[in-house]
Amino acid sequence: MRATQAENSSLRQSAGERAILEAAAWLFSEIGFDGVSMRSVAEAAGVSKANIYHHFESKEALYLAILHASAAELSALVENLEESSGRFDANISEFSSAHLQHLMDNETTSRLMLREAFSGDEERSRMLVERVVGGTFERMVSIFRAGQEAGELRSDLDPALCATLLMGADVFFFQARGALKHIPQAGFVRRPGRFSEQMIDVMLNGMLSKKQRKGGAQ
Amino acid sequence: MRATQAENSSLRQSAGERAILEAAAWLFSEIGFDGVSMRSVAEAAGVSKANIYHHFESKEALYLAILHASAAELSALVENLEESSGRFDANISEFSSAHLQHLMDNETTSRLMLREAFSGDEERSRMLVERVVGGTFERMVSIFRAGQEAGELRSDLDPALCATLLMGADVFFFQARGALKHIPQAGFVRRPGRFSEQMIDVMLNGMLSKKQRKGGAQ
DNA sequence: CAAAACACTGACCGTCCGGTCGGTCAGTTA
DNA sequence: TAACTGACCGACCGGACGGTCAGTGTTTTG
Repeated sequence: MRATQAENSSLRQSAGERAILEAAAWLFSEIGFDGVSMRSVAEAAGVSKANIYHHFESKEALYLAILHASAAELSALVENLEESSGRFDANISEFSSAHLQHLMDNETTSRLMLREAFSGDEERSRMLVERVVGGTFERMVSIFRAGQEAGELRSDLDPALCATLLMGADVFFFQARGALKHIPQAGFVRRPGRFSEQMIDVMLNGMLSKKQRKGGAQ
Repeated sequence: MRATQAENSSLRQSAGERAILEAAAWLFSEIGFDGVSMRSVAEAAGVSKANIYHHFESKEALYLAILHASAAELSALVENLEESSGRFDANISEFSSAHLQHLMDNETTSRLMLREAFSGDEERSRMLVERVVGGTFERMVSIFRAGQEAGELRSDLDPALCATLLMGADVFFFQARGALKHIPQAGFVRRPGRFSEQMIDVMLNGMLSKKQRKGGAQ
């Protein structure tokens, strides 16, 4: 009588459950955990409130189910970004632009994860980092470290710091673009590709060791 | 009988009102608008709930009062950062490290403003940007533009994009440091000064025109 | 020194919240 | 056909929410 299994994401789920998950994911990412009521989820999903409790034990459980699904989705998408065989700077460049593209293409998921990582409590952010972001970050760092050993990356820089700068720039652009578009001079917000291009140019130009620099114009 | 004036921040305010503002600022920055109840504010401030409504028309008005106070505080602090007369790169460097320092020193205010700017609705983020961040950002951009005209900044870069990168790196570090400290390799989170230093090094190294570069080690 | 103005409170209101309960109904299984 | 199961619903619960109000002291002021 009570919902027991749940979160068996791959197992068949009823149309109602799918509708609930979809509606809730959107609402949570848009308004946040506190701001979303189970009534609003039910209404948006076109089901009764009681039906949600048939599928999920609590509001918390529903949120967690969505979080786990999002995390799995995210890390699956990131899986494809490594194992590039090109030059160091080309790898970095490719990763970074794909990373931003991914953020933009999966707005709901990304927003949810960022909300959780930045404003959640200690335990949740730790779990999130260890389960999802951590792997990506470590791969990124090892790419940087390899580049450093090959003499392409400046030896005086912290590889983890470099990775943070690169991924952070994407993340900041993603979450700040709504606010930035109210600033007249910041016309670049409407062209993420152009931002990504110039950002990577600046970063690589600043990070690569002297002999490796292609050096932007001028 | 009804609260009317309010938000006359400089005029004398009762001990109760001050306690309310202080408690509410902390709670809002920590838990967010939805998560904070007027009862919790009253309890934290050591006053009755009704007393809050004596000083502020509504929860919304209380939030706005804190937001305005924070905004004023922020822009006052930023006011001192401009008008430097040194070299272009020294100005940028000084501004950026002071900016991060300011974020860290005013955690409550900063968190509140970021929350508002990033996850608030259209209208609020616009108001915030126009009233507070906009000015700082424009000053930053004009510094960059001047540097560009003087031939110190690469001419192929968008000045506003450069400003975004620099300020964004600080902001990202500020809000991500809680999550980053769960990543073993990211030991730099515990030394903001070191982060700031290397970040500015990379940025300037990537942004300055060739002849201007001092070039980090190696 | 009275009166107006202000700071403040406890009790209360209607509403919405997360969650529960008894029950219906369509679809399997035996 | 009878027993059972899972999807689903309307009505309801206690409690917390934002907000109100009549009233009590305290301070300022004409």
